[in-house]
Amino acid sequence: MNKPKLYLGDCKDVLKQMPDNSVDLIFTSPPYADQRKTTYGGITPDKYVEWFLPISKQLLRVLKPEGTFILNIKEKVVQGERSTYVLELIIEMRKQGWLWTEEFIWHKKNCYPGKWPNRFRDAWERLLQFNKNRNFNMYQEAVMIPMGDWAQNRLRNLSETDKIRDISKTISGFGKNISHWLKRENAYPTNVLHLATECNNKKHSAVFPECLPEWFIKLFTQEGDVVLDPFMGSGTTCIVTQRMGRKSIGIEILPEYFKMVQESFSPKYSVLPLAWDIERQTLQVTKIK
Amino acid sequence: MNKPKLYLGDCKDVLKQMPDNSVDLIFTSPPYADQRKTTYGGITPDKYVEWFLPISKQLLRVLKPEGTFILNIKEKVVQGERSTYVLELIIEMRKQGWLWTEEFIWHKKNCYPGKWPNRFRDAWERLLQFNKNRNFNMYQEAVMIPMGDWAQNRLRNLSETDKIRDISKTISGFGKNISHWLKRENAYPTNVLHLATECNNKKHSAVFPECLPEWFIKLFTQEGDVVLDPFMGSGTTCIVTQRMGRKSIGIEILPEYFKMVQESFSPKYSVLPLAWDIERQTLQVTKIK
DNA sequence: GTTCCGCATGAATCGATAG
DNA sequence: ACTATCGATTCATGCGGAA
Repeated sequence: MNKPKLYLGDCKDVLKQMPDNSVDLIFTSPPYADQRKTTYGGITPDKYVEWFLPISKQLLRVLKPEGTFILNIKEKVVQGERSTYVLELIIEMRKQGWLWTEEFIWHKKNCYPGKWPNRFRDAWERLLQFNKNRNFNMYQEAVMIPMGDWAQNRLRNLSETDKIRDISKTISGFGKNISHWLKRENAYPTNVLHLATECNNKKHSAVFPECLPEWFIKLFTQEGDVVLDPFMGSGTTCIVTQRMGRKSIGIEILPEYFKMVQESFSPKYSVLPLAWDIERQTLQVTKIK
Repeated sequence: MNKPKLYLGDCKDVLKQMPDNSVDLIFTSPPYADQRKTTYGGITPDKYVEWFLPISKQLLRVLKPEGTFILNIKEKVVQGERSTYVLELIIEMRKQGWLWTEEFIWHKKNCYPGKWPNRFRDAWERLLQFNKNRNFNMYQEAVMIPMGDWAQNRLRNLSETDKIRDISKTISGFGKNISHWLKRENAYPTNVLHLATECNNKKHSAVFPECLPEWFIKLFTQEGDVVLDPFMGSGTTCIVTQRMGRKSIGIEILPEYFKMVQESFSPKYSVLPLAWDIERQTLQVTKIK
């Protein structure tokens, strides 16, 4: 089994050590802009683009021509307004040479609760797709889920869902015929992903669920390809990458996080054998059949 | 019953005839770039911002200080890339004085079918919320939805008689858990809207379903308030507005669309002749002076 | 083994309070 | 005045213990 390459340091510096055109997929969720100036590593919204551009320049260099860069990000509210630094970042990255190919939406089914007089809960994040070339590797069939478990579960619940339709209509005015779109739901994915913030493992709280990098790794890489996460954090991307038989490179600036990820990959902790996952996948395939 | 005010002409010009601070909600879906080429001089993506800014300037003027502007838009793919004109528009509108308060996502559950080698189906559109003021009118209770937990897991087990029985249990001191969820039947929605592209519309295939303007009209206006659609098109916003007891103003540049909307209102509302509108515009110009 | 219930827990946001 | 900190608000989800 491959071992992940883990680097401790500022990714802006570490990336410079990496060769050109060597990475198939970059999947990362950088620290979002923060208002608190005293926080370690906190980047204020007005400095965000300036801070990120040198990094994205290196990412552009190390990415293979057919590779893809997926950037998970969401601007926060500052004084009642959404910050525009993400919009500015997209525009500036294009000037750097990136192609802004697509914007996926991650619909967070269980977003953070709260109530405010002028705002609803924020239930989505951006997954910005950047490429070097118009022709990039994309393995669509890997994520085209056939009508199996998932769809059957939805249909099984249909009658129950239908029962509440009338009540929903009365209360909210949202009462359209739910069965209509449930029946028409097909298995081809769109650019909207519906995931709860936690999917499988509730070991330690990650920024995003494992399903999220898993989906993009399936879509944009094959076995043996190289996946880079320059903001490794708790290592979700690396762990998923390794489990999926891809080669993982992770960079993390905070020693606490770095050591944690390192230990999770050390022999005594790697209780999660690859065979288990393969067996599980096989079982799932059998189920669908 | 109120009559909708329908204007035939370029909204950039027509809007100039309207008084300041007179509209509670602007809800519109302007022609996207590269569409309706013969209209508005054929807007290409690189000219889009330049074209829209004079219009948004007028919209800023006619909107009440506590009003809201909802802009339904989505950038098209041009040569394999998402165009950036929407991003640039947001940034430029802020310079005009607009506050970019929020970005809602319209998740199109039954989006246009198709398959491409390097792209999935586009299943979402932006609903950009702009305001003049940090304090704007918002009637959140009008759009509350049944709580997921309550609707999907609890209610199905209870018939109406069961509910009553359990309530009496509560009163007598037993079923504490029941009273718990009865109090929490409704939840506030998020900034992700799940609507099919067709809801109730029978005849004309509109750009958006009636549910879409309906939701925002409920959220940002009360009965008797004024709703403006400067790009009326087939008139979905106007029709919904009138039905909901709000006052509708619609502007359309294409005579075919204008007449179509006019006719849809004709037996019930006896649409005013164009001459009346022109005369009224003149009067309003005098007023502004 | 199921199913059900209670409970902790979030890439949140606002408004009030304190320095 | 301006900025950092804190409490209140809120709800989908997963986990653990109980029936």
